Amino acid sequence: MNIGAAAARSGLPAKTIRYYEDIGLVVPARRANGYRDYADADVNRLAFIHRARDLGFDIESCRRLLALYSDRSRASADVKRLATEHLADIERKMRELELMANTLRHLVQHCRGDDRPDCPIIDDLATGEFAPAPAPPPPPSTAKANPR
Amino acid sequence: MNIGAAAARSGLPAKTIRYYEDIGLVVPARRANGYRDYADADVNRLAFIHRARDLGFDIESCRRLLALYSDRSRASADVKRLATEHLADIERKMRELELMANTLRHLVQHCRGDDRPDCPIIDDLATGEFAPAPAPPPPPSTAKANPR
DNA sequence: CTTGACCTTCCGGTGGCTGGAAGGCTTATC
DNA sequence: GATAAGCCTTCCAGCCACCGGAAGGTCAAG
Repeated sequence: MNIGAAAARSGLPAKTIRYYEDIGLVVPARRANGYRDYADADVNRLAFIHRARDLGFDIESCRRLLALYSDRSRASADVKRLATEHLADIERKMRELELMANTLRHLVQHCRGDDRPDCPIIDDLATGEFAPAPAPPPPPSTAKANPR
Repeated sequence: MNIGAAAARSGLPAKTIRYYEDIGLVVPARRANGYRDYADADVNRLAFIHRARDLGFDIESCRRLLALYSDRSRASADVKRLATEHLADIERKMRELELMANTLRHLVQHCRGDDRPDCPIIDDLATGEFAPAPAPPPPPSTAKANPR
């Protein structure tokens, strides 16, 4: 099967499949004319990688997973360890993103977003500490405070 | 101030500071001997970028934020828009990671992780659909089932 | 005068592709 | 047989945000 067909079946772009050959992940046979010739097993490996990548595994982990995939005497413990470590990585990244998101939400909430320059977001970036929009001063005795 | 001092004050590695000059983010003066000479304002800009990067802004956004930082007639709405878009990006990434994490947790939970090859994680990667570990068959009439 | 701590530029590599150029092969149509 | 379209090939370059290291210049102290 030509690379185009392998691409269609695995869901990967042909470019990516060539790259995977370059780095030795899936190396197909070659025909007399130099064209790559993918067997069904190759396409299975490609689709396997595709799904592993979609789950966020990096190429090195894909390589290990592939090795386990074709090792009929594997211990599922090895697979589980890979997956568990990767899960921990993802959870760490999520916590990092959550910290960023919390700070950003906080800053965005306090920025008036009008045509004036005062901006707690810029202030925070400039000073390293959150500088809130000045709280509207306690209204004078009249109830009609802060007309803006 | 030499680049080493600017690095210490901004918290950025000298290498990174040189890179920021390369891409035109913070371009210091030069002394007669060719050494970079950072003014306080430069260091402020570097620290500003440092914090923006820590919040996950990419370099292009940092460039825009820096422009707004030094634009005294900026509209805070422009800053807020940048931050809001970035926040949305982060939240999108978090959702992606959460999907991965959910799948991985599910798979990991169902993998026995012993020395045998049966593994729902590998099965899922191979077939694209979750293949749970076969539920332990209903125990035979004796109560002493599954001694392992 | 030498040592060591700075500083300079330049080149190459990271991960995981993606785009494009320049050219060969195959198949269909005129 | 010519030609065009649509495959395929290799190779080179670029993306992002740096980091490491080599080769060499500069400066202050002992």
